[in-house]
Amino acid sequence: MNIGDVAARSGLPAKTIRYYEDIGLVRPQRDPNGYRAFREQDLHKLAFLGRARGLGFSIEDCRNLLHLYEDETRTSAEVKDIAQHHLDEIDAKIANLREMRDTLSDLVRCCAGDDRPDCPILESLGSEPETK
Amino acid sequence: MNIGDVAARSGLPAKTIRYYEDIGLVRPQRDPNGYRAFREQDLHKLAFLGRARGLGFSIEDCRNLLHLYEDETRTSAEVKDIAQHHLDEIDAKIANLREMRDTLSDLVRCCAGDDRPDCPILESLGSEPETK
DNA sequence: ATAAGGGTTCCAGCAACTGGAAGGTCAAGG
DNA sequence: CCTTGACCTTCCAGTTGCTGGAACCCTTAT
Repeated sequence: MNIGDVAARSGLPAKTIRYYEDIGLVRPQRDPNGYRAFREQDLHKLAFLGRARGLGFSIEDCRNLLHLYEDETRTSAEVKDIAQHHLDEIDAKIANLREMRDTLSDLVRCCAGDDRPDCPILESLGSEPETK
Repeated sequence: MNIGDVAARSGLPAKTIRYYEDIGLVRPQRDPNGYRAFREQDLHKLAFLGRARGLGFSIEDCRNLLHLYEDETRTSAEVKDIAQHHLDEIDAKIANLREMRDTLSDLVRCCAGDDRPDCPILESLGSEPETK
């Protein structure tokens, strides 16, 4: 399989696949002409990576998850640990974004959005946050 | 005011303030010795930027908001437009993260987290998503 | 004289790609 | 046989918003 096929079948851009090779996540063989030659196994790895990235895992997490995936002697505790940490981070991010959104949607709601210059959004950004 | 004072009073790291000068968000004057000399006005701008960044606005949005803030002929519609776009993006991010979290928390919940190798998390990452 | 605690510049690096340039390879069509 | 087009290759630069560090200057106190 050439990179284009793998890209189509894994859903990852060819650029990304090359990048993953660069950083050592996959090691496709090479044809005599220099083209990357992917086996089913490589495709499977890339699909794994695509799904892990889709769940928001960092590249380093992905690397570790992949190692565990291929390590028969792993424990599910190791995997769960990584996932739990990531879950905590996601929750933190959501909480953070929600706070932004709440503040911001209040401001947007209060803004007339007409052609006058008065704007509660700018007023709020321009002054100390009194309520906290 | 030197940069340290402004950092303390604005809550922004000195590095960040220098960076903001680099990209043209503030233009402090200079003392004869080469030190940046901030006026109250500059501090005010930086505080504005800090709050806008705190709401998650991109630097470019911040730049535009700052221009509008200082432009007497602005319309609140222009401001609201920027804020509304940003709000939409935040909502999209939250939705995205929530989906990740839902999937991930299911997986974490199903994982024993013991010293056996069987792990639904890895199994899920290793196989086609059947539902959906 | 020197030491501490400011300040300055510039360069590199983070994450995870993405775009683009310059060029090699291959199969099909005229 | 040559060309065209669609592949593939490498390498370099840019993205976002800083952050760390090196090497150096300025000021004040001891």
